[in-house]
Amino acid sequence: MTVTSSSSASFRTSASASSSRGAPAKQPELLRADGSPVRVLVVDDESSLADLLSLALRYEGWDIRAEGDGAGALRCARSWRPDAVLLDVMLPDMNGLTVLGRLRRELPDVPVLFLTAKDAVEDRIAGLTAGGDDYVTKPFSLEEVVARLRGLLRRAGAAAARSESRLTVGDLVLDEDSHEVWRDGQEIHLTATEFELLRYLMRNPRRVLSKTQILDRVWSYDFGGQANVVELYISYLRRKIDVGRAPMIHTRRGAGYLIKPGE
Amino acid sequence: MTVTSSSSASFRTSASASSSRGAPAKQPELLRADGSPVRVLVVDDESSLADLLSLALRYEGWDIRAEGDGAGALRCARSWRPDAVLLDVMLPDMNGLTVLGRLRRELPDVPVLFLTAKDAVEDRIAGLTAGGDDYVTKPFSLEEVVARLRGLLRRAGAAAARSESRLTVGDLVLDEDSHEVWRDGQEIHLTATEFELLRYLMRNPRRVLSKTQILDRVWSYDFGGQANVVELYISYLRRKIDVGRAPMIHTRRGAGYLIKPGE
DNA sequence: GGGGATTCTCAGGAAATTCACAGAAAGGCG
DNA sequence: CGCCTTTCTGTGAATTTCCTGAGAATCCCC
Repeated sequence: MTVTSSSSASFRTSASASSSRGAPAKQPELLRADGSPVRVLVVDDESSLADLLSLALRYEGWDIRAEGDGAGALRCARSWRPDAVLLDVMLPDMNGLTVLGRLRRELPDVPVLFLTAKDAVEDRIAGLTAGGDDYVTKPFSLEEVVARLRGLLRRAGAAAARSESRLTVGDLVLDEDSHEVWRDGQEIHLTATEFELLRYLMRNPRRVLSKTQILDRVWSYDFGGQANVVELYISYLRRKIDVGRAPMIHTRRGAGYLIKPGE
Repeated sequence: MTVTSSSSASFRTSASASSSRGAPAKQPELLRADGSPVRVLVVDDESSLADLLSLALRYEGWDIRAEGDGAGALRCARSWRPDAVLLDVMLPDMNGLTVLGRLRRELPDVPVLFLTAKDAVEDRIAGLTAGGDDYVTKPFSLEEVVARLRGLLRRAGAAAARSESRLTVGDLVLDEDSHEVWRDGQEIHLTATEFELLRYLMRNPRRVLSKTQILDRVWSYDFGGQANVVELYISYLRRKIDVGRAPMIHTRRGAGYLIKPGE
């Protein structure tokens, strides 16, 4: 089976993914219909950011290409046919919107995740994202970008993959689409940061994650603060999800934290 | 089974490793897909450290090359294509991050283990661990470096190698991902040092390890204390894992300690 | 522009961990 | 069997690591 060129690819999730990089164990991996890894095109002229993104996305088990300008992006889109595009709206050679327009002509059904500066005109972006695209404002956290991209790919892919937006650890359930969280059936309200932290933990159940890893992943790349915000937010999370019940968030002194089903 | 993304090698574990070097007996060895030993590039300008590391890693049965600067590292990466890189972030000729960036361009899927000074953690570089990479702060213990490197190689390698995060000796089980330890199914809490000591013992079952060896391996290289900390920690371990049951940790008077299944 | 929610710093205190010291116990040898 | 050596372990103190309350700064929504 081959992926037909211009029409949308369909993806499937595979728990027994044989794909290379250490995507979080046991989490189903997004694949193209032919079993090859999903292709994501990263377009950003800041090479350090592009590197960071490529690194993180590649680690998800995806096939990544990076381009630094609109012309290159279009060329790559034409020849390589990515399944999703990560597009910085500020490019040196042409307006992000122009790039988008041409991309659309080339890849009508491929979802786009925009990277935009915080103060950018949000209404215009909002209009752009009407068609199933999405956007993330700089500075972002890797967790956020990865999650959005996964969401886009999931929604663009086969319906069969749709049910996979939930993470479950014991009686703790997290829905990545609705951002809802339940413990033992009871809904729990989390702030944005708490949610991302919990998602990261839940995507790596039974694995010790160091405070640095957490900081790198959950906080935005330009965060310059104290490492003990992690402790603080772990503390917040515990109050909300571990109160009374058998605790699921555990401290490994000198190593980090991990989440696992209580008992 | 081949790894899909661009150029990464795939590893397999082999219990019947015929490799010559004195890798720990009976523990499956990480090998490349073609059966040759895993290649690790060590980049550090402090030659004493580089020597120490090279020695220890070679002892794991790996193929090691050392470079003292970024330029050499890049040259070696290009020609020798290592499976992992051990990179000091403080290099004489160029910033560690610059080296990283270029390395990444050369070897997009090869994991990197960073060596960083303790106090440099504060002004951490965002994304240092973003792509599945890891880091170790100086002064480190060899046990720690080896363990992390193994972890990286494991996660970067084939899925088949993924389940190998557990060490087993008799009814004693140690999980390197979750840092959990069980004896006869019952969970045992260990401190960080106890955990490393036990891991070292369990990676060398039925082999006598001298106190000096243990000190060199489990304690950081600048440890200046008394040698009897080893006795002390052996004592701690016994209290936790050998209490009541048939003892697994044995003293060889005048020689050292060894672990083996009870009875 | 006001008020509540959220993020984050700071710092005190609690708790766990590491380690030195020293006496007790055990092993080995003449 | 006695002595010397090596190992074991109790005690306690120094240190490290973690937790959490209080409050400042910021954001966001109405």
